[in-house]
Amino acid sequence: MPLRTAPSVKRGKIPEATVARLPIYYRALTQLFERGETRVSSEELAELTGVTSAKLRKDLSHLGTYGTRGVGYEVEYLRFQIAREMGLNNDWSVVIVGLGNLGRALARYGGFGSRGFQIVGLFDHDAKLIGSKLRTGKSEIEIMPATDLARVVKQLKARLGVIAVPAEVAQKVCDDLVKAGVTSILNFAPTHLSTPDGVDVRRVDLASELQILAFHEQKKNEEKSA
Amino acid sequence: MPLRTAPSVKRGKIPEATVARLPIYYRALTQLFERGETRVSSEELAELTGVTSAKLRKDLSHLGTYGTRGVGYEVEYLRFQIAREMGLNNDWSVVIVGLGNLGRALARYGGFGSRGFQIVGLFDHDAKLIGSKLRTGKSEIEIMPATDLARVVKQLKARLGVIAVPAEVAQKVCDDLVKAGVTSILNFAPTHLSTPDGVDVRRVDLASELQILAFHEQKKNEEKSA
DNA sequence: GGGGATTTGTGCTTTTCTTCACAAATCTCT
DNA sequence: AGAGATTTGTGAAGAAAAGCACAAATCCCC
Repeated sequence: MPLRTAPSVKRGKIPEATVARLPIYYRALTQLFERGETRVSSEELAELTGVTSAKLRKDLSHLGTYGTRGVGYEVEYLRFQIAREMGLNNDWSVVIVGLGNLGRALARYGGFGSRGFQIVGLFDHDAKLIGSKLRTGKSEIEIMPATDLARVVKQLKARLGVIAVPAEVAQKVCDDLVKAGVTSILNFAPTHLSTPDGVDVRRVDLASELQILAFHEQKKNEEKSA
Repeated sequence: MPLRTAPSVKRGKIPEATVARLPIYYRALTQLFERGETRVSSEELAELTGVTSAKLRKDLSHLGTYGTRGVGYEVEYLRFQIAREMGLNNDWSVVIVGLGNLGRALARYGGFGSRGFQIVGLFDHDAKLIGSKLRTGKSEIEIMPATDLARVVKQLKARLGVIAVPAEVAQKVCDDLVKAGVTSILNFAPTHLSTPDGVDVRRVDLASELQILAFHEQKKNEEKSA
């Protein structure tokens, strides 16, 4: 019976590129766990997530030394450590503003949070939508008027907001969210949001993604005809 | 009357980081253009898009020298050059596979293509959806059975595919798309897709984005209590 | 218990991206 | 036409990320 040496938890700053990959590793580990796997090597996990094994190992080394040389990583243990590092053991309250096509899809997208994230508020300013209910994961939530946003968000103490409104009103909504105490924003509106220090914004831009693909696609064609 | 010296078109490889920002500049320029602005400085455009002016200038310098020292950039001209560089003057046919909540939202999201992108095919394997029509931008398209995917995509010569199916079947759909001739894929399924060389995949992962925000949110709290 | 096979963790190198800071080009005003 | 004010374009420096390659740790089998 080998004595497991206490794994050292690194306390340095984790590189942003690594942070962006942790959710991917987490998901793959979850899958392995559900499949009953108990161990995985960096090579296998890398294959599964589409990175190189060296990069994977370096990423994980920023969290601590959770592997065993000559053996690999324990799936459940590593998964837990990543979850802890990412704050997935906490419960996060999320509000969504804007319930057009995209907003509704997001609200209903059960796997949104996998776990840890709970949608606690839905806002729109369209009178036709206000009052209607949406099933989000377990519970049903009523769409509230955008004018109640400040009050309700403050009361619910939500810190995460999702913006799914047209670009023209996104900055206004953003300002309202920030004023109400939201400090992390996921922005689906195709526009840049300016926020005070301490507020993070991540943008998901569907049209941009397609345009980037088109750019590379064009390059492929040029090569071919060259 | 100043003689405009013929602007040099650079023909080096454009850094990936720059490519990812071009759509953002493009959108801001479009906005300026519609607002009637004819000129913009790197400082203004940077402010509008949330980058630094030096980065913006260096990005643009990879395309060619389209600005005028002491003056700035001509909005319409620069916008056109970016569009050309990104292949937005071409017409791109796009197919969407999977018309659940998210897929439908994407199909209906008019601004998906701004311009240049046209959705030409919708596929699902759910019998309840097949045959129903969706309004996508200008036209209405009928949802076709996934079994027709290969045949139809080949016929339409679509090179861009959007995957909005559950993770479990995403790889299968991806393989089908590739077999049918698609060489660029936008993947909304929370899983890694492996593809042969020459096929680009970009992943948009809603849950990951939230998790990344949560990570930083947690760090903010740790700081506060430290 | 020792030799050979694995597989991690990491120092070092290379590449990519960002930031700085300033010369070169242009405009305006007199 | 020249002086002063802008603003671009870009070398050079700095920072971040990726890739390499191997020593260190562990396991397995005889």
